Amino acid sequence: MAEAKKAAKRDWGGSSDSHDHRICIVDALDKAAELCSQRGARLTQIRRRVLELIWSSHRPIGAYSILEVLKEERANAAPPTVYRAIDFLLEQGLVHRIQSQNAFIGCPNPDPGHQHNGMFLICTDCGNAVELEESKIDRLLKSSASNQGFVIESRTVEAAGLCPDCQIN
Amino acid sequence: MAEAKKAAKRDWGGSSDSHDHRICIVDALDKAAELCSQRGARLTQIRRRVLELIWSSHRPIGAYSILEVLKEERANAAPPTVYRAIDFLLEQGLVHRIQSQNAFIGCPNPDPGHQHNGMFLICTDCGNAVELEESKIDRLLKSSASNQGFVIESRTVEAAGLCPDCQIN
DNA sequence: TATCAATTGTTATACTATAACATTTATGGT
DNA sequence: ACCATAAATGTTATAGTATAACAATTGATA
Repeated sequence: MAEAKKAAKRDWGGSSDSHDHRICIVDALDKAAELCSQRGARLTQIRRRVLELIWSSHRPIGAYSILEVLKEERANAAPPTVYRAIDFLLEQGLVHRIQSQNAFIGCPNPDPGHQHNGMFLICTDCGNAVELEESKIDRLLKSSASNQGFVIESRTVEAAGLCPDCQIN
Repeated sequence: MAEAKKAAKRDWGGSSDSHDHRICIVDALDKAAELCSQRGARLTQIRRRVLELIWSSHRPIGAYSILEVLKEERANAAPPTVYRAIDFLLEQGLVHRIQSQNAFIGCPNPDPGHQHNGMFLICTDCGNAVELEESKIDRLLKSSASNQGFVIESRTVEAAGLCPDCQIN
């Protein structure tokens, strides 16, 4: 029954058994293709592949981890190969940088603001991260800054802790 | 009248002419000494000096900038020298790490929670950073996470934008 | 003062990111 | 189709951030 515990895990970050992550990936790639097409931005093979690798899990992934995989497919992949792709994906709002980990994660909702800054809950145990959509926090932060005469242009919110799955175990 | 503009600057982050930053430094060092003494933690010469260098401005400072200065005083200062001191200061809640800059800044209010996580407004122009005290945002973030079953243990909030001084110029 | 733990010294190296210039590939105008 | 141009990628080197591992020293305590 060693599998029972695993199977009992809820589908939080998306790594659990109860969700077919391939669908996440396909959805993300489709959406990305559509957005880039609309914008006249070129989602090249490399960029698309890097996006796919970033979406390969719900855990933030580092540039050099991406590079490791990419190297098996393109002998001449090098750091700039990856970082350029990431820069493009960041510009298009297709991925987010997780500052606290020097890593990257796919944006599940890239359309709306384009270039919105994410807010993340990151599990210290399983590593999964989910993006919060809390305009209230944003507004509060903005007004709070405004009280000091400060105008916010971008922001980073990253919370570390335990996801529901990992609280159980 | 080149000085007029400078003098007109408000005292936002603390780098402006209208505040004697030496007082910030002395206050911070005094408070640190007291806290460490209470806790039985040893604020050694190196640690104290690193804290002083971090407090030398209201801009986050990088480990290697600290090292540069430290080297002039201790020929054998090396990266571990600085990082160990920083680790200690972080543990004691005397400084914060600014994730978006791989840099460090003094905590102006180290007593209360000890190890509280800061929220910062960072000016993209002058580089000054101030710490927000907004328990409302914290509560909102906690409850927002709680809605997803997530328990927050620590968090990072960093907002970039323009401080009042730099909006004028 | 002998002992043990904490701190610092020292060397080496891992990890993250970008600079700079060469080459190739895609695109639009003719 | 062909060329000129810009965009993307290849390639090499290096800058910047952080830690591992072990030795030597210092400080607290019995």
